[in-house]
Amino acid sequence: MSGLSGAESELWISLTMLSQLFAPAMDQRLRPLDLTLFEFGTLMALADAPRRTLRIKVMAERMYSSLPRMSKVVARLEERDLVRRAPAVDDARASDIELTAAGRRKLLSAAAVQKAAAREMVLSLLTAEEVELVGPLLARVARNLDPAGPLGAIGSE
Amino acid sequence: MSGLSGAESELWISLTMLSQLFAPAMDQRLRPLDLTLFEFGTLMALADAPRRTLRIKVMAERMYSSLPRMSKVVARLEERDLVRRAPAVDDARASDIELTAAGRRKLLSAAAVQKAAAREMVLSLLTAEEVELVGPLLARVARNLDPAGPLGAIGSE
DNA sequence: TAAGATTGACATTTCAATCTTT
DNA sequence: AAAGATTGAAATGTCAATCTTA
Repeated sequence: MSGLSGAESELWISLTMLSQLFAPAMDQRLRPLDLTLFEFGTLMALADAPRRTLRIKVMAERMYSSLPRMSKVVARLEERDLVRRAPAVDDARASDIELTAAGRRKLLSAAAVQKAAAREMVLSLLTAEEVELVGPLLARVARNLDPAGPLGAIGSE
Repeated sequence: MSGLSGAESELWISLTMLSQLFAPAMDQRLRPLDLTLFEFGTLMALADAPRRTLRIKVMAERMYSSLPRMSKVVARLEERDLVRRAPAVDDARASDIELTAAGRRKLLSAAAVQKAAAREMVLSLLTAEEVELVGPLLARVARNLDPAGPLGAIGSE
């Protein structure tokens, strides 16, 4: 690439490849569960929430997704009884999304798939030292790409 | 996450974030050029090819894409005169896709955008040493996810 | 008028045919 | 029959309204 050193372009190209390959690879592994990586992440966000309940807007932020997209994903998940919609008590405009029991069961299976995938796709390729090294560096890059990360952490505007 | 160490889950989560954030971030930067990251990669693949010409199937492999997807992307690029289709000389089933002069000009602008993006999104966050460190490690992971990588490199079957 | 959320129109991706040539 | 490529139907994502409540 023009103007980038060998290691620089190697890093950039790897990130580009990862951006194309990672999600499809996970989608494929989750396919037997009839779940996409995005849906899985959505269910996880709910599971981590206080009463396993979250506002759509918050879910969208956690998943770096648009509101319309999250709204439609939630609609599909609700049809499959993995989540449940309920009108919010304090704000009649908002609805609270809650993870159902079926959703929790689905999440359990998916978490097992994810754990195996993490080993096979990534962790088995690196030594413990390399993981310690690359983890924080990649986290720094990811935070920088997070719309709420580098600016949102500061707060204003 | 269950069963992963701190650095392990940090790495995994970062990869998940990257898989959601990287392409959209690049798409946004390329938007003034009316080009997606995928289209940009497609044009680059052609530019790197011997006579700036490639078979659709090869283009699909280079971009880790399905054949139907690449076929439709090429159709759109052709409408915009960025590439040109020509029947292959040796095989009447295949058509050769060639980068046009307009495509080369577009690619030049896009390359400048990419270079700036690489700095701002990634490289400016890391020291030269860190880049030397993380580049090869990430390349290893990316190759492992490449359908043609870990198996294709061996060759047979 | 703003905010939370949904809906509709349109573009893109995927998967399963389909068509032509080998 | 198999390979290169395209096409059509169905699913999903995006963007611009729209609707209701604050």
